[in-house]
Amino acid sequence: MAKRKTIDGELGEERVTRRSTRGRTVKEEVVDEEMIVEKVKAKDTVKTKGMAVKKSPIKDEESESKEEVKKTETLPAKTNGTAPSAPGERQHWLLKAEPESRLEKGHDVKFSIDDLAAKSVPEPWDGIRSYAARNNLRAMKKGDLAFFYHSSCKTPAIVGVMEIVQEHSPDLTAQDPKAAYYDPKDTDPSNPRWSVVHVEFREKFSNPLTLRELKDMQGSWKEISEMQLLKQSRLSVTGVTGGEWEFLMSVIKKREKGDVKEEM
DNA sequence: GCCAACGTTGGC
DNA sequence: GCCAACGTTGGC
Repeated sequence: MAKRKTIDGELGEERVTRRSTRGRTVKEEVVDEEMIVEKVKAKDTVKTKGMAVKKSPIKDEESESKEEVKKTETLPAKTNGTAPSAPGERQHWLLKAEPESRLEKGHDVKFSIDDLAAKSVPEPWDGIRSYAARNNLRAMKKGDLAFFYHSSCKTPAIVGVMEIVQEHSPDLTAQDPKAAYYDPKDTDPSNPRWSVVHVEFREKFSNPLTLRELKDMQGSWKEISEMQLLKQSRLSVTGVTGGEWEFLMSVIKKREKGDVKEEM
């Protein structure tokens, strides 16, 4: 995911960006893992951005380290679906990004499914600044699948699928004062507060499943009556249970086929 | 630890 | 632009 519009810009480097909660992404340099590792260790800068759920400035660090760690920090966001936990099984998620341009500290955080599809290297999903969302990022395993959801736009909808190709690593964009989602509280080098996971595009649906449709189906289909997305509308990174994933994919595929909309 | 005020997200 | 949901802050 990533990024925004950078698509044209620099190519050589590739920058990546990501998204975040609400928005989406920003760009940054592309980094590969090695770079990431290095950055993580050494420096601090990344410049990119991310947004995401931002949260607020949290309390101070100490608190963060302590209490926060306890409570918020550790639990995967609520209940929902996080993923199946059976060993070896893939977990499923839903990540939101904003497909329409919006400036955050001077950076356009736009990041759509098409932006992700255009990437040639794993995209860091950065900018997440909500503990519940970040905890979900940290619970992701390589190989997990996630719905790409367009938010804060004309037609909020699940528009495609991506795969988690690299588990969490520090989101150093939080430490870059110029980044869209800079977090002044994230100052302890030994304990980066925010995380990213790297994702790769897998598919774009010809017929997106809109939020409106999801809500309409929610009442009559028990399979999705408890979806975290629908119960915690502000969370930008939510869990999707195996049953929810299977149900939604079947609905999506069915409509793709003949484009029959089954309105459930 | 409770809770009111306040800020943000995100759909509409 | 409005507003509901929800998280954080900070007084007590």
